[in-house]
Amino acid sequence: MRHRLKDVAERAGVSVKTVSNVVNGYPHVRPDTRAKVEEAIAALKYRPNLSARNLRRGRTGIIALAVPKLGLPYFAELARHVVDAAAKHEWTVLIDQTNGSPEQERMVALGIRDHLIDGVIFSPLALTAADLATGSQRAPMVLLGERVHHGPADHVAIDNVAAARDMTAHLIALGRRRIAAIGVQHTEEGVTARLRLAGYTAALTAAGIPVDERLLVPASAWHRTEGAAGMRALLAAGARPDAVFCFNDTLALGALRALHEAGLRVPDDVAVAGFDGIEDGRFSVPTLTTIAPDKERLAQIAVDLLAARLSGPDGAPPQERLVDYQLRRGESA
Amino acid sequence: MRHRLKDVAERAGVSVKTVSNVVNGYPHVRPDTRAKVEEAIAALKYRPNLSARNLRRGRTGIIALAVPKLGLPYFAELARHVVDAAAKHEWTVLIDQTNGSPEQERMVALGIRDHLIDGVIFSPLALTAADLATGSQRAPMVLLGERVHHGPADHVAIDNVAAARDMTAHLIALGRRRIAAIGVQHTEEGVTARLRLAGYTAALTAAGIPVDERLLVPASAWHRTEGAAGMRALLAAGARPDAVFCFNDTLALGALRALHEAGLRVPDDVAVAGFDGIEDGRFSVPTLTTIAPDKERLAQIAVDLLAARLSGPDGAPPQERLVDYQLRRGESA
DNA sequence: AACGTTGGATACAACGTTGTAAAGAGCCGG
DNA sequence: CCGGCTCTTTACAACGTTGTATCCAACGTT
Repeated sequence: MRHRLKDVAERAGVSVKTVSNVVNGYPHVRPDTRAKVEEAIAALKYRPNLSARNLRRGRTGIIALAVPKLGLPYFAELARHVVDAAAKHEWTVLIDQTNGSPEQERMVALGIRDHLIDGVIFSPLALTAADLATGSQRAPMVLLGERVHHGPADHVAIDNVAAARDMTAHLIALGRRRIAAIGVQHTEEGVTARLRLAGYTAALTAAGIPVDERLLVPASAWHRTEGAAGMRALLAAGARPDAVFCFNDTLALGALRALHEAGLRVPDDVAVAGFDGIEDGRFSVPTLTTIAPDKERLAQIAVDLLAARLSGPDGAPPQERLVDYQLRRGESA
Repeated sequence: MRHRLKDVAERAGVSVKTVSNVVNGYPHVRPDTRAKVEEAIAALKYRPNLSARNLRRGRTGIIALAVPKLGLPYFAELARHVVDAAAKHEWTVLIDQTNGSPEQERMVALGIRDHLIDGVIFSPLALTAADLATGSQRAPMVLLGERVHHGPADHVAIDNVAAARDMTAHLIALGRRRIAAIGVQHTEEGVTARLRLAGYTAALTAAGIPVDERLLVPASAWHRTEGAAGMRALLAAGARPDAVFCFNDTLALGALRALHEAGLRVPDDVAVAGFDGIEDGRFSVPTLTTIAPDKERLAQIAVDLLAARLSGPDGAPPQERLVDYQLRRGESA
């Protein structure tokens, strides 16, 4: 049987509240009383009932992290950092997989698991600003990734346009001219893709290289399979790229695979660049050249913003923060 | 402001309990009453306070999944399956990273976050049977992975010895004779490593091949770096293996990397085999030959066992379940 | 017409905790 | 030795929900 404050109180011969005071570190407790209570707590192996505490306090100490898929290395790494950052605030992180489905994302935005979580850190794929606006009385939310225009929530991201521009410029500096892009999305939801495409285009234009439509390869889910398929399509169409900028590392790993199958050497025949800086890219053959955001700092800032919302006043205007990134050179470009 | 049952009740002109009945799908509610209540719920955007509900019901609807590291693809994939399986029971999964540290694992075993979770699915790395025995009044627990001898908890795993034997036999069938093993652990905690080594040894012995100590490479954390380092060590020592059985896929990916750097061809010069069946292995160059456990079923069974513990009587004897695996052939062996 | 039975709704108490207000104990200064 | 302090402890009432017991009305049966 589980013990309650009451059981501890009876054993120690004090009131329930005194035990509660000891548990919560209230200073004005006589040393001998405290000792008695602590002895009783230890003897009964008392652990507070968090449901009751949460109800009483109105806070749960749980924050949610909503990501599309944990199996994607980028999000797995991000999750790890968020958990670590949250631990500093003594928060527990509940991880939600949305699978990138608009329906599930909307549920997160509207505050699924209401009252169970104090706040949400949300990395949306398909969510639009309209979706966000509807959830009026939800828990505080911090968005990761691209800015959802005029969204009512705090927001942390890297400068996608600048990063994509940097990477494309790097490929140009290597002497490449027929630079393909894999991961293009023309849907309204593909904000990330649009930003990275914008950076890509900007770099080409700045170098006086025309954008060749045939070098733009769409991909919806940014999985390895799509990276491989996109690469094969490029080769089959005779587009003859001398470099490929993949909009994330997973696509790039797939592209590497397809190039290998086609008997092309990387980077000699085709240079490959990725985006996200996932661990896998350090061990692929060849290792990936990629944009590595400072994920640890990203997580840290997101958690801190949430903390500020939780302790601060209600009406504070949404904040926007940029996090540094690094162009990490591997062997692939 | 957030609304409570009371607010809904007042608006609908019924008692609090009636609203509660509607919310919980209690059948004996007149249709018109139900309609009134539902209108009020919608109008006020009422959401039940889960802390209060949990307190009252004595259950939280949250189960924990404790894994060493989410960044490791095997555990990320596992987590995804557990979340899906838990959703069928309308459970929320809280994921705990232990980082494989004995201290953190012990906390999980003892029931950290007591009263917040209804049960734990636990994939321990370093935990011993003694650690498990101490947590007497903790929430029900299901262990994933190797059997902790005489542990008092349910347990789901694949037959590691058989799987390792199969894989080694496969390498032998390919004509390999100098088969190295990367991932050997001699510590008390390395149960998994011991089982896989046992399978490896058994297959060699069955084929009349002596076990060569110099082909056994230790690795403690089974990361890519260790796989690469282990492979390099083998080559540097002049051990001249014609195949490597890595005790997990991550090690294998590292080994592939090291072989590539050494200018050796896979599988022509050295065949490489892994263990775990992670997604990455399908896209590496070359693709990995690996032991792929049925993770979905593993997760399903673990969740079901937990469900049985939660609804069943207290003293049921610990169950043990084996899950199928598949030797998935890639290009590497 | 009296009866038990069922459907539908309600009041009340309880889950275990903590904030509030207040009471008792001890002390100091006047 | 009284009044006003501080320190320590306490009783009580919440937090929002749901289980139990109960009540009333409508119904069918005898």
